[in-house]
Amino acid sequence: MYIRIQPNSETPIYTQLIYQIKRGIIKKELLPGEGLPSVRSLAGDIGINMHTVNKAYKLLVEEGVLAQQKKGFMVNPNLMIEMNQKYLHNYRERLEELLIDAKIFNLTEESISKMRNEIENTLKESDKS
Amino acid sequence: MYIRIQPNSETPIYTQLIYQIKRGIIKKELLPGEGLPSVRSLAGDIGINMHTVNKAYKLLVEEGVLAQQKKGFMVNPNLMIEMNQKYLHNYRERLEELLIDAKIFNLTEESISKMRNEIENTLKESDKS
Amino acid sequence: MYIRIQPNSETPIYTQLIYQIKRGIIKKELLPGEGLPSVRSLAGDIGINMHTVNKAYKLLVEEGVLAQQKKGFMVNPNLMIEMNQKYLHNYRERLEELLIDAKIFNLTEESISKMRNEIENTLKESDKS
Amino acid sequence: MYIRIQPNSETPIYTQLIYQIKRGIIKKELLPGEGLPSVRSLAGDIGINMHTVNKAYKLLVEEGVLAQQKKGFMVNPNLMIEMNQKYLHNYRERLEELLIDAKIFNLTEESISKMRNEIENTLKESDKS
DNA sequence: GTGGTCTAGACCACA
DNA sequence: GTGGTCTAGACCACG
Repeated sequence: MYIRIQPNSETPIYTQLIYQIKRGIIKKELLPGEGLPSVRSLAGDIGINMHTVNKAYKLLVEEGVLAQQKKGFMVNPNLMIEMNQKYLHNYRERLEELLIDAKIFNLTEESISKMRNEIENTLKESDKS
Repeated sequence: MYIRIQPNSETPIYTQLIYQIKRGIIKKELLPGEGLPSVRSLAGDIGINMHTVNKAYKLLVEEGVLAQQKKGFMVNPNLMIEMNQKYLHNYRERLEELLIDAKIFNLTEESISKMRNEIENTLKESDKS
Repeated sequence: MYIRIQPNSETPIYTQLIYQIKRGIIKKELLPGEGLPSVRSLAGDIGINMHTVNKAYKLLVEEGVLAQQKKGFMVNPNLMIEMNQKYLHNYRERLEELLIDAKIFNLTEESISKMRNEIENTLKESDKS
Repeated sequence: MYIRIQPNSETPIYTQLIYQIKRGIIKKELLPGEGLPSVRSLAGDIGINMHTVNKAYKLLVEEGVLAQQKKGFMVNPNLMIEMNQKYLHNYRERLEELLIDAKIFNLTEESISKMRNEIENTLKESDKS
């Protein structure tokens, strides 16, 4: 599983990491129950600080995406997660902002569908992991 | 036009303000070419810092939603705005994150459609502005 | 409100801090809605690192004891907190360990009651805060 | 005597083991003077690391619960143990934390009594050891 | 080996 | 001014 971080992006590194990991899970490059690289090794590999990786992992545990064992983190084996109330509220707000921007900037249904399809193509299971 | 700010929300106040204004434009409570309240008066009315209002206005000008005149700000009279490249990229990222979260948290198409409809209902033109 | 930290204790500093703050709330030295010192100032006052204070505050927010505003932390104004399931389970385990130790070390009911009373005396509202 | 370890619990394995053994003594499944399984065999039986069992045994010796012989460990034949000063201090702190949490989270006397009774029921002597 | 805790210090976002 | 993010590096607990 490849993880690419853009150090100069506006989105915090730990957020980028969170979505890269979720991405890996969706693409089945990371399977339920599978262990993740240790905070230190991953940090070393992608050239960021250990604490940043740790924060991402911890937040994913809080969301229910990862689970923490005595020894390291793993993908939650029971991936039937539900959003909690707070997260759902947040999701709605983000959706609302997208819809507002679409209207203000006259994005057509088609162009949005196109983007959406392009994105979903990148989320498909790859044959070789 | 009513502007409601939640001071203790996680979303920064200037962001909330930006979307409230966009919202007003979509609902035609603010018309193209119409002037906005002065930074100072708006800040006073809704009880927030002057700099915060200023930041929101400036960013809206950057996006092309507002125009800055000699004296004050107005809604861009030519509301055929296109997103610039940077904003479009940002939009795509936000959409991507929503799609990823939907898949990870097993949101159904239905529940998303429902949310979407509810939101769009709040964006309809109101009879009295 | 006085906060005393024992740097060489086995209990982590942030845990000590958490209980000191809860203590302050119980003794009504900290009232619902009241603001807490900034992470940096408190850290400076008691001679520990900012991040340690921050961790304690964050955990207290998670427990529902504190609330976080745009600007700083405050005691949750609606202090009708309930333990969540996980915390309740943890509480039960801690109680179980105490009961087991009491039996193994032949602590009498009286001596426990005595300790308990002594502790509760230190938790009473003080006249001057 | 059954020992059940939850490898993914938050409480360290050696702590769990300590309380399982104390539990066995209270339930008279382990009698004063009785020998304990060897470090190696117990570790093998419950599938944990040898060092972990050893740590638990050593700590129990320190507390006076177990005694170490030439060959192996046994339950202290003189089970009229008293807590040493350090342990008593620790006990008091743990009690204090429980009392503080009970007040902060509005636990009723009843619910605590209920928990307490449930726990004590699990500590009764069983007919067959 | 793993994560947890703590420190010191930097720069940024927000109001 | 506030907290948020990120870094670098140390020592400890656990298994």
